Amino acid sequence: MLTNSRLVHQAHDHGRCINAALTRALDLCVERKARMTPTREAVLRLLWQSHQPLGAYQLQDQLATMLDKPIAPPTVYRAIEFLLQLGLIHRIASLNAYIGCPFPNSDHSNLFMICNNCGSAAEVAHASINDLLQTASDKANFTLQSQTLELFGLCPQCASTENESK
Amino acid sequence: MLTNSRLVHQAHDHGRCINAALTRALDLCVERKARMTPTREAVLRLLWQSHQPLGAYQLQDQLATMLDKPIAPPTVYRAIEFLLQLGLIHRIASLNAYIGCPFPNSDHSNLFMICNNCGSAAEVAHASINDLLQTASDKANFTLQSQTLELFGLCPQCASTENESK
DNA sequence: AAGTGTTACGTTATAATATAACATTAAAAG
DNA sequence: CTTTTAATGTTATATTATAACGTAACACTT
Ligand SMILES: [Zn+2]
Ligand SMILES: [Zn+2]
Ligand SMILES: [Zn+2]
Ligand SMILES: [Zn+2]
Repeated sequence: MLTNSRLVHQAHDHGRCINAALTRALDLCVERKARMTPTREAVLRLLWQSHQPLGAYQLQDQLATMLDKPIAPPTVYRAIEFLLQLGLIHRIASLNAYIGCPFPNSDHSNLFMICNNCGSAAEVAHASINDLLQTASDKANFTLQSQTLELFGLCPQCASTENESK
Repeated sequence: MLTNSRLVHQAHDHGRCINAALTRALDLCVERKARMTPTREAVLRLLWQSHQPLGAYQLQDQLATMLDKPIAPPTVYRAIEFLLQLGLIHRIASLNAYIGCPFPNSDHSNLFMICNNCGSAAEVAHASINDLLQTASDKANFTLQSQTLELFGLCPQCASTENESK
């Protein structure tokens, strides 16, 4: 079970997360002969500002501030599209929001654990869950191609805070 | 593993599906002292017209035709909201669409198998997947509250058609 | 360096999904 | 019957996402 859950839910040197993500991104661009332009890098940075998914229009606002010029929606969505294609970010369907992928090299039938309180989202690659989903699909004669798995609840931090306040 | 997968993906007496759904809905309304108004019933019927999820604005169009008068979005969303509350329908987050629930009495941490070709969506209650998700959550100290599980691929029918055409 | 094709970006408009706010009507309760 | 509550109608608007078309930057050939 590969996960960034501990990093997401605990204090940590987040600068490292960002740097690691950018390095991986640049490497991947070289490998795929894709171009990491300033806008794309800015969006990726913004999505790595925290471990909470951001909506496209939040990105738009922050991007406009960051680049100090007005940014139109297509600019944001183009960068998102590019980063999604490369597998550097994910879309969280139930939130209409986007988040950086902590392990863009894995095979990516991952799930997210999303905190209803603080909004943080941890990504989890869980082989046996995937196996089970595959088995269930096989049994139903369903040809599995992709999946959206989003768990909602309370992250460790928020859960313990809730308990205190009782 | 409780599922309507066979019904969804095969020819069947769909009138039965509709009638059964309506009966269950009326029963549930009595039980919960909720009111099944004409608009709500119409929306539920529309969502049971097929085993494919419908968007809110598709519902709006069809509802307007069905009731032969203009229908505004809030009317549709109110009916959706009501039916969601009662657990009679589900929202498919990755499609922004809604579908009737074939077993509104189960405990409802279900998953969907959605055909990328024909759009049909089968609902599956799979205890061992839920157990595994619960275990994974526990391990991560994540307090699981709800989940969105949407599998995409090819339904049995569409998969075999694809094979033929090769 | 100049030409050429490709990729990314800018700009405007609009589509698609969803909700807020307030007025009106219908139903249930007393 | 009247009071209260629940449901619906109506208008406007918020939020998310894309279409269409023009321009600029880049990269490759000659
Ligand atoms: Zn971090
Ligand atoms: Zn939290
Ligand atoms: Zn049916
Ligand atoms: Zn199909």
